[in-house]
Amino acid sequence: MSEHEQTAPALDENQIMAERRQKLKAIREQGVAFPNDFRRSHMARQLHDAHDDKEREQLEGEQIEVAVVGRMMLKRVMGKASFATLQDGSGRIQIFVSNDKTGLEQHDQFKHWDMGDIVAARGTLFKTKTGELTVQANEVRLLSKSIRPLPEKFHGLTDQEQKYRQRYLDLIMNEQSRDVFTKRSQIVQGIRSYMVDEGYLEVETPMMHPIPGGATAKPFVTHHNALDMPLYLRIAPELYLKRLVVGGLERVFEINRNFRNEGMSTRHNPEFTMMEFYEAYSDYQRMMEMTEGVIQKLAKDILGTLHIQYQGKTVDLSKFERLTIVGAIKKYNPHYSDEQLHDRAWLKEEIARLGGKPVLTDGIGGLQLSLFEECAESQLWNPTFIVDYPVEVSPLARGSDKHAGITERFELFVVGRELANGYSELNDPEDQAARFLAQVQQKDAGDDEAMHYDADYIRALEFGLPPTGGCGIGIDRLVMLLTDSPSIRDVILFPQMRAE
RNA sequence: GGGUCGUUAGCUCAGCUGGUAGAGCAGCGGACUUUUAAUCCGUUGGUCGCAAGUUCGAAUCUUGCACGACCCA
Repeated sequence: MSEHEQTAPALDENQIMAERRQKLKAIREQGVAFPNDFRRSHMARQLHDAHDDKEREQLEGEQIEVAVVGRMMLKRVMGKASFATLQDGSGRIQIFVSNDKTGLEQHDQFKHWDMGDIVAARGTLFKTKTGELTVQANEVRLLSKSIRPLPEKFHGLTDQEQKYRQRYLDLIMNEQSRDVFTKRSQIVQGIRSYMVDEGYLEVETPMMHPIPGGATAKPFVTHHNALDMPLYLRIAPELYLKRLVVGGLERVFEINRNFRNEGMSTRHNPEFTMMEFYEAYSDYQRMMEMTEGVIQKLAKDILGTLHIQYQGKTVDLSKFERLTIVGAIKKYNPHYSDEQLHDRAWLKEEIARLGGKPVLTDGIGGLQLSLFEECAESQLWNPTFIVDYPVEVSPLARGSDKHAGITERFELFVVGRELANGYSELNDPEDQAARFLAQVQQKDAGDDEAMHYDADYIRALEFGLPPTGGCGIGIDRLVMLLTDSPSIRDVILFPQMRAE
């Protein structure tokens, strides 16, 4: 506990809770209220998989003894016998409790147990008249008394805020929610195995940075007492991962949290998960191939198809289109002429007309990018790599050998959202130093998202960074895409919320 | 930051042109030995988000605030 002692929470007791506390008190007086000596023999899913297709008579002949546990989600008491539905980590199984088998006393106790209680049952499998696999209990036990009532059994938990704030309730009540987070785990596992198969090494770099870097974003600041210095929660791991490539770890990746002190929306959470990966002796073309490859592998392995559904529309992951910024603008806005798209004054006017942010950079490429964001980005539904990013918004990317002012950089867009960002890395230490200085000038001019000058990173580059390709993939947004979730909060177990 | 909608019992929701609070589920008591959101009878439970205003009287009308959802920036 901190030195600021937490005040006792306001008592939000109600009649139901008072009654349940009374029941718990009675249980305590009878013995161990929260026993931990019951061991299950099977999960619900195992039993269904093994016995659902058996006939009643067959099951009766086999006399299969099982021990099951779970949270009581439904209860139907009929005098001398009762049914209840237990939910465990794999699914649900029905139990049948009767005076005949458990005796009058246990059944009477059972009748007073509540929805949400954690219950154990030991008995024989049978099938009811309607063919539902059920455990006929010889013994039932209460393992954990639930004090707070669960949401209403039919409608469940529908309040979005409560789903986010009390995720455990969402997980108890909503199978779809359990499914999303199961898939999230599978996605992360799938990415790991893909990267390892490609010869990448998983690493962990600092979450607390003395100089925030690797992206243009506002950081969270904290303070280290012993060192008496400010530290920044990282906005990106990029500069550390490239230090590792300097060190000879030629293929590295990291899946971890980034923190950005910015607004929140259905696409932004202050902390979010990114995978970044770097490969020496490769370039942005290879990074696009890797990005395409890993996303396709995940869709095939986890969803079984490359034609997935997102918010009622199909997304075709079988081919990833490639367009330049200008090419994308013209594809969705054929009425713009080449002259207009290379006219600074016209571009500024058009961006303002479309309601874009005031443009900070004055370069033609930066203006084109702003126009792209206003008039094309949201229309990129099927996966599209946008290439040819201007150097002034890409301070860490290698310049193109062919076109001045353009970098070897791409961003991937799917369902109108940015999903990945990669480039051939800038490995010229003098060029990088100059770019940092330009960023510092922008920062001095009032752009608080501009980068700092990172002298240690320049020192690392001066030892020689091999030609390298690098890429970051937003894991939360990828999970949104693959689980058909409309909000980033639906794929983060505990999304950031205003204090209650 | 702007707009729209919302906040009523533990949960899901009604509540009209202002007249002092309702249902279903959950709970409690009773009936019921194959139920499936079990059913049937009875019953407890409310600072109507918070504050101010209008009014004889506000869940209802007005204003402000808080929180949330969605859309926009």
